[in-house]
Amino acid sequence: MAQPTMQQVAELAGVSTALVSLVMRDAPNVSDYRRQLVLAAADELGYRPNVLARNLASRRTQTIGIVLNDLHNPFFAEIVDGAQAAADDNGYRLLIGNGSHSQLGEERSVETFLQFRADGLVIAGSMLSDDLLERTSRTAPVVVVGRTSSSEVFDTANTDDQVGARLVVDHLADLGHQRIAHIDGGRGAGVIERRAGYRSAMRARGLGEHIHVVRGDFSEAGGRQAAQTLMQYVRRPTAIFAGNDLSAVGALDVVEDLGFDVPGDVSIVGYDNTALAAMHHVSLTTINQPTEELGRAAIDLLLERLDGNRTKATHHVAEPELICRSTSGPPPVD
Amino acid sequence: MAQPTMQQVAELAGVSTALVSLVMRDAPNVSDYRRQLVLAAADELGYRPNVLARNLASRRTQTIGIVLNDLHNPFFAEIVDGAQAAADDNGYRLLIGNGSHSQLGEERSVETFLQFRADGLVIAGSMLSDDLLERTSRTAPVVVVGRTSSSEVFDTANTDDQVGARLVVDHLADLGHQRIAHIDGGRGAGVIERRAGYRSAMRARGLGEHIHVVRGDFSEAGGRQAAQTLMQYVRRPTAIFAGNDLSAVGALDVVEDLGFDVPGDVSIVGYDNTALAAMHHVSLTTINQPTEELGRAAIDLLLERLDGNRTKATHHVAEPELICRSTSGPPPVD
DNA sequence: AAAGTGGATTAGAGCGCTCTAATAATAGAG
DNA sequence: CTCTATTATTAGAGCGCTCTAATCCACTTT
Repeated sequence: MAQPTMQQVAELAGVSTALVSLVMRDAPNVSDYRRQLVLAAADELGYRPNVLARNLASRRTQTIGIVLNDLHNPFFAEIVDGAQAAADDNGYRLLIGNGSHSQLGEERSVETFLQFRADGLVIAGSMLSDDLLERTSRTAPVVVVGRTSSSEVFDTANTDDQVGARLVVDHLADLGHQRIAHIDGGRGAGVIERRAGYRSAMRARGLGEHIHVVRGDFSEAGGRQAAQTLMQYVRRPTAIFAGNDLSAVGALDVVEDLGFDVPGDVSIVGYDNTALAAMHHVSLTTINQPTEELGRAAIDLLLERLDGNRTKATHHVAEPELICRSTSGPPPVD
Repeated sequence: MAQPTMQQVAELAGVSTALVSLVMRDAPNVSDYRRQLVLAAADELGYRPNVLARNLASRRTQTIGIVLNDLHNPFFAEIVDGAQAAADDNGYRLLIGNGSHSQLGEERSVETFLQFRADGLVIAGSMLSDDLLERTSRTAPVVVVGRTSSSEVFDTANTDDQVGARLVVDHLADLGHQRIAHIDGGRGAGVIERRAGYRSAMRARGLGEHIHVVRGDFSEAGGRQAAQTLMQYVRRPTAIFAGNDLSAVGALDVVEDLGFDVPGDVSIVGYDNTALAAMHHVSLTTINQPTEELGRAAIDLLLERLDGNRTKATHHVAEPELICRSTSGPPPVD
């Protein structure tokens, strides 16, 4: 299992290790003749550059780590699609860290990437504190996706969650709903903004007295539980604004299970417009976030830092958009 | 952005770098007094061991790479749950590679992990050839999840797909179906076995003449397209066995879209029993694979190799199980 | 023919850590 | 007290690579 080294390749090719190094890095000013010699020798030995050694010496890994809060949430898979494409385009490799839907899991992933000396970090849907993120970005540039921050240290790429939440409330209020409840995302990313947006929009529509927030955690199970709570009230809501699609789907299940019609009795709106929401069977009204764009933007921001073109924090903000499907409608007349 | 080194910690603590090294690795035979000194110094400097250097020297990274064929498929997220737990238990860190649902993407991820000198590789849902996998395992131990193989070189952890396919066919045949079509998974993992299982089970039930396989690719879009084809036949199938849940969901959408009742007109069965299938709204009849167990088993197999306890290939095989939900029923009487 | 030019090649010093072997400190036995 | 056994500490040689500075080698130019 001992792998061939540059030394061996050099010997076989009859050149110096320095030359092998140059060839492996596609450097210019290497004669075609020697280049072929080296490549042939490398191939024959099955040589593979050792990134550990390479980057110990060069202090670059050409690798970006992306930490995903929750692998089960398709939202993050979509972010990765964009990030992967952008990374590929720029000759960077992407490695994914599993946040395990917990703060601890995210911390561990971040730590792993830092120890591996990833050139930069993208942290998607992070539950980590701004403080920790700022400390982290002293070690390597950090871009946070899906969360608003006014940090002057790290960059962000996300949509305006306050606006998104307002779109939801306006949509439901326009339909005639008054008792619009909100299932939030606990300690998740964007929770504070979405909640604030919900609150202020409710007040703006004169529905301040109907503000009602139940705790969720951005998971299906969390949505399920929250809906359970909501639906047993005497004056139960006629509409539920779930913090994300995953919890909306959970809520949907429970509500229908309890014998209510959606949207006849209860309207349900999600957030993220994941593939889940788009499924015909689910057909969830939701808020679209341009995930691919966000993923791409995150990498672009990172590259600007890595190329030394920028040191000031930048916040890329995209527009949320209401996607109206079949889970929202006018409230029941009773 | 220059990070503190062991050297600096050693100087601050007034000891040798060797001692710092010992402390960082929790080695025994270090006096409590010095240990505290070192830890304090490390903390003060914000020192973080450089894995690259550490593992250049020790030839170990304590890291396992797991390559996922498709991040959008919840099946893989569930595999990771098991693998992550097992890795945590054993002091290994897990890094995820994105296969981008393509052979090339998988190859790139594997290459990245090899260059990073991951101690071992788990490859889930791989589209790579046995040959490539065997060559890879000459460099680092490989465990393939979700695919049958009789390789004498690398290990596997999966369920018996032939049996799983037979469960589906038997279930549908028992309900009275004859025209049972199969949407396969293209070049995906387990495709050959599921297809073979489908074929032989059909024949065993005297339904050989009704064998009909349409190509899919284990994605929602693929399932959608395949169903489109199937449903326009004059003698269209009364039951569809989709290669996995994702494609089943796609098929479901199309079939209902075309105005058919599921399962009244057409029964649909998936494979994997992902969270998707379990959703109340979808409630897909499917085949359960014990994903967490598979993820755990993969890591366990890897650790056996890494600890040098085994050199012979082992194939962990779990039992598939039919999960009967609402998308399967007797065929229409006409 | 001497000097200059620029591309091709190489020697060799690190990068930050681990690990072996040697040394120093301490404790217990005689 | 000396001698041995045991524990604690350290020096220093690598690990496999990159990168700077130096060398070498055609060619031109003067």
